Amino acid sequence: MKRLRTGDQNLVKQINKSIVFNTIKKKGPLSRAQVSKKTGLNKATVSTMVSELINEAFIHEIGAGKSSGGRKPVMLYFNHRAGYAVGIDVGVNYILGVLTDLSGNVIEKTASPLRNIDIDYVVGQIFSCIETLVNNVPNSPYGIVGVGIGVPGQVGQDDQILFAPNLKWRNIHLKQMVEKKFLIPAKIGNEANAGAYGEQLYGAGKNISNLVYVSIGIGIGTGIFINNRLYKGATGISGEMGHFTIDFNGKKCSCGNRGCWELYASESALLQEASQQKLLNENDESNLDFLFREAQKGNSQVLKLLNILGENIGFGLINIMNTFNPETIIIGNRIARFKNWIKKPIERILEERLPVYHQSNTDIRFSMLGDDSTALGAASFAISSFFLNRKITDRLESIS
Amino acid sequence: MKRLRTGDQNLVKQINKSIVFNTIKKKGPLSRAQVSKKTGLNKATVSTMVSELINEAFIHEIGAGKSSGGRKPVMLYFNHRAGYAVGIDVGVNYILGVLTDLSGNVIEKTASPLRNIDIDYVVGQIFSCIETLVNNVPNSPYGIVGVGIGVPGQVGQDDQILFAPNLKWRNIHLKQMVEKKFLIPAKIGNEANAGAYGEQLYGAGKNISNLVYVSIGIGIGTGIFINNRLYKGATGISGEMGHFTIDFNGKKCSCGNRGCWELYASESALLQEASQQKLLNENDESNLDFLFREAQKGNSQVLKLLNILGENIGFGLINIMNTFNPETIIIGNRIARFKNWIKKPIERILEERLPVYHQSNTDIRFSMLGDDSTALGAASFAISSFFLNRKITDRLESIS
DNA sequence: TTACTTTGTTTGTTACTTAAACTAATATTA
DNA sequence: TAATATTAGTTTAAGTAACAAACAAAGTAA
Repeated sequence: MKRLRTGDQNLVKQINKSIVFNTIKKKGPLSRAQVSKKTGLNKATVSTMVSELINEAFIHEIGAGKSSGGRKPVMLYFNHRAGYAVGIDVGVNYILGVLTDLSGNVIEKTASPLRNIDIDYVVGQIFSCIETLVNNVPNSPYGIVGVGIGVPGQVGQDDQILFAPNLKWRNIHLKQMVEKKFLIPAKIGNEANAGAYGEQLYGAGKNISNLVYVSIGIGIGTGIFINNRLYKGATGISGEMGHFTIDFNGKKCSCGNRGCWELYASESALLQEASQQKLLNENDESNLDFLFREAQKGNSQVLKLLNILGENIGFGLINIMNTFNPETIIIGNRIARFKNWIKKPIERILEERLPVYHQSNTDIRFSMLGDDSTALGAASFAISSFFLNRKITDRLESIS
Repeated sequence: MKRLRTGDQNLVKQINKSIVFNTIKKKGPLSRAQVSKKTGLNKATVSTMVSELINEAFIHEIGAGKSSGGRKPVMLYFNHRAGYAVGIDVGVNYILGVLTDLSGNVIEKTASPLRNIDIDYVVGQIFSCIETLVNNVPNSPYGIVGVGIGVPGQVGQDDQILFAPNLKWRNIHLKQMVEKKFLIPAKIGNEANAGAYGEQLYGAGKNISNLVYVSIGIGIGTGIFINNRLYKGATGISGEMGHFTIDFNGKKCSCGNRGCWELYASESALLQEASQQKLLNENDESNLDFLFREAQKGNSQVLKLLNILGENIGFGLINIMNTFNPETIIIGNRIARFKNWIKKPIERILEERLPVYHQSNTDIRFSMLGDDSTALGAASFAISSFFLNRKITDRLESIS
């Protein structure tokens, strides 16, 4: 049973230290006096916490600020080079790896194709990707604080990969493999959850408490932020909204259900339809690029397909809005490239079919981090976990 | 801007007092020593908190317990008669009111039909319902701690009724009306949210952190519990899962969308189909009772209808499971009476269409509180709010 | 009767925030 | 230029609450 956290002096200090740290991290540079005013904490308390944080290398004094009629303030700022993190996006036919500082700035990036989905081969590629990045890390107090990996599949609460349909993996303990090899803490997460995390921290969903990130690639995955927290469901496998039924008498899906949304609104759906209309060469890996170029040229047959795709995406978004009433929905992954052609039909469907759309204030946005959102999110899993272990987390809920 | 809660001694005390109180409330009767062991708090701390709680009349000493080889323990128990709450379920053609103690035990109950849905008339009926119940409250330290009201519509974050389609109400400030008239704190909530609250506290969802309550009546509403907290969405109108598209080319719904789940799986859907098959007398208010009796008699035409209804409910439940991966789904409101005939088809659809690993972990249950769940949940809104104001809430999240 | 247990209270210590007094360093004004 | 006001940050003393340890109270076991 989970040990209950009781209140004591230590907890108070943890809370206040976290408040000071995250205030400077998010709103810095700030002086001690400004932090005191912003947080409501006493100046003395702020001073104590700041000096500890400086000792721990998380905060830097970056010099004097402007006086406003008295002594000059000493400005404080988050030392985002106190450590670095590795984030890996494992796709079905590629691996994308990033090395970031603690603010999520990309320092180094590697991409390599995957020739097959054999577990040993892919793990080998992941290892060499991590190795490359780790070897390039600048000198810093904490070094590599962790590795985060986003995979296209269901990840259980113990970070075990339960099932990754497109990779044909089941029950893979990738976390342990990485930790054993590199002796660095590892985090494994679902690709869409990682993308949601990335967008919420650094991208189109910055500081939005309730959002749904819809990752449209070969299939459709979703990442759900509720009250500033990623919702993972009872056993860690929520957000399989690509498999919700939008036509209960529709086509059969490989998941066993019928009329799943992703059969109508994914990259696969687009390519399949294009193929049936003899628009594509079989077995060409760059089919999506081809459609993109054709769309840019104004190929009316392709534009028609994209229009239908947009409408089909819209049907699912209505369901998401009715279910979650989120502040923002972010559309990400490869399909986001087609923004210019799918945005209008999506909005048209919402206006036609969701009368409260205008009142609901829900914002439909497209990914800001593009192809990096999963890798960045994965890296930030590792960063968050590092701060959580150092007890200066942002997750201490405000208690009213 | 929301004022940030910083850590101080007072917060520590609040946390620990809440822990002591809620431990006794949920697991009592317990001695001071047992509470100390269960919570990890020092014996001295527990003693201090208990004596304050006794002074405030929330805890009682109920006598000596059994010795286990030493001094006899003094057993402590929640004084659930320290105050009372009123809960009201406003239906489309009825009002149900309950008077409960602080543990949700029903002390008094009133039900009356609604002859029309005119706002003034209904508010008048609500007032006289409250008055009846308030006049019957036993003597107690705190008296009536609050009134909770569940309504079939969307309720905003300030407790304003935004839209109740079946009552044809818009922007009603019922909370203020009640508070002005009775000088008692009032809480307004969506009917399905209240039902979810009731079942999670006292019924089929007791102590389950992640659950979805599906209220199937004239329409379908849902209440979502995530991490022991009711999820209300960004503007308070989440959980409109009745308007989830399960057939995007299907029948038009009054909401503007097409193929909404509630067009196939609600009481209305059942009655409409029965009516088309000439099974019912027009304009008979007790049509649902009639179908229930016919089902009991084994009328095969009715059983066929219920079979289809169950399947249609199943389609929507698949969506809920894919979206939320909850521990439990609870089916409530009037349709729950037909449990014996719809349970099998629901389960059959889930088995057919949902991969095994999902299904094995989510429990499909039926309401345990029956017709009272909304009224009881509404009452507990008021009770929770009372405890929140007294700072002995259960909502202080465990911080890892 | 004696030894041992268990319950619950009292006492002194510790760790934390805070207000207030203080030092430091600047701008304003006469 | 010197006096005054203002702002930044530190030090000091006071207060609060949890805790460990010692204690008192009330039982069982032998």
